[in-house]
Amino acid sequence: MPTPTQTLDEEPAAKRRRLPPAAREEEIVTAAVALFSEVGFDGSTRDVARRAGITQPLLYRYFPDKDSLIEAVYARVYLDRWNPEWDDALENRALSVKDRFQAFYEAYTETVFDPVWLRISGFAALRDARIHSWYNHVVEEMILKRLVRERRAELGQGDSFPVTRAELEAPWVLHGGLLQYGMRRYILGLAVDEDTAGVISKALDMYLCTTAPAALQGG
Amino acid sequence: MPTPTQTLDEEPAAKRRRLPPAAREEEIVTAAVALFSEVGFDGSTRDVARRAGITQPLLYRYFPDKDSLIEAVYARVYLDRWNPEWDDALENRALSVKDRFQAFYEAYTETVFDPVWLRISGFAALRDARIHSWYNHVVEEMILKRLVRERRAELGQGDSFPVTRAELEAPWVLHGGLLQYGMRRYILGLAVDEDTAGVISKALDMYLCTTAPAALQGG
DNA sequence: GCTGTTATTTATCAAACGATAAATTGATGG
DNA sequence: CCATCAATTTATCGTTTGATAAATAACAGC
Repeated sequence: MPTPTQTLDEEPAAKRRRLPPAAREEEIVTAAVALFSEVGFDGSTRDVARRAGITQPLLYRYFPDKDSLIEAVYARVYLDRWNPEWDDALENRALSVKDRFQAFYEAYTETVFDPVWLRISGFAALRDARIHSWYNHVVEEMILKRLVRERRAELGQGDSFPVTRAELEAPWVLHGGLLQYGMRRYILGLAVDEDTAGVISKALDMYLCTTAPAALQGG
Repeated sequence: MPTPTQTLDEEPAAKRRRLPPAAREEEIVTAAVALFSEVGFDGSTRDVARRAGITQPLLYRYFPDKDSLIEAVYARVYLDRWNPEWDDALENRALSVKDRFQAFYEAYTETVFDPVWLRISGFAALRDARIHSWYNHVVEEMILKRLVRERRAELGQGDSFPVTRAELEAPWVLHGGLLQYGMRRYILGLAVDEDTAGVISKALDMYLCTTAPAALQGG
């Protein structure tokens, strides 16, 4: 059918609605997260505003410049993703290391295997090494060092002396490999084994196997 | 000291030099690779031209638009990085799977652990899933399926029946983990175990250990 | 219902962007 | 030395960008 009234794809100027500053700010950040996760941090402030249903200059009442908005996006994406319940579960020695970290990684990947999080993290790592370095530090302290220590304890090797860089590389390979599994699946949309729990289990087994005392390593 | 002659940080209009089109095109792509690896594919054509030592409109004599330039950057970065000698070495059954893939990954990482390659690949994956999917397919066919098959052969399990998706996940975790080791080291500049060969060795051991027949898996 | 506060919009700027047209200059062959 | 061709530059266009100033309108308290 022929276009009747020349809509011009502009919304009908949606009645102006007044919000408390805190709520408006949240809406803006939400819009920015969505846009930047799609096109990267070069997405325009006008597109952010359009998604938030406001005009572009209003954005500058809440953030002095674009960089502050990006900083707010970092905060939204990176902070408060850690569930405090995980801390106890990871160190509950009533369960095996395998069972504990299996449960943890199933929960953790459910949080982190999200196209928005994965893409924003990717863009952030390339744009601003500082923020991603900080995140990697958190991963090391909260997950990987614990894995090494708990495994030591399980093998009766004592868990008090400090974890070395070399000891962290195996856990890092697994953690990084799992993250890339998420990217292959949720960013690239590739055909992968869809059994996430199974992939986690295999990854953990690989680590536990080579740390086992007298394993026939290297076959 | 006071600035004497107001340099204005513009180069002194560097005498115009005429190049055969093929050579000029190469210089432009080289400049584009360098710029885009730093700031992403939103880097401006003016900055590309500046790095290539030419004016911006000249760029449009060699590439009809910016997208074609980006396509040329993809080609430069992704193609011709595979060394044909690797093919034979990977399937030389006179050596153990461990030795073969250890040697291969040491050579492969030397090619791929390059800030320019790592960053361009990162930007490309986020910008254009299509190109990165293609690259992942190459990795699967040229490296990971071979690893699975050669390991099967080494264990006397036969190597002719097709490799399943599930079988590929463990190699993928290791491969992805190694790539992320490169990113932590060369993009983020983090403190890592600098013994690349050692990290590769550990990663391979983890795979070989869990594929070993009666290993005491899971400790 | 009036008034004051402020959240929001309209109008606008200067700079940077991708891209095009026309003028210029270096090289080559006669 | 001159003419031709094409590689390169100058000049420029229309759009989009981040950001600012001034005008408008929604809501709260009286």
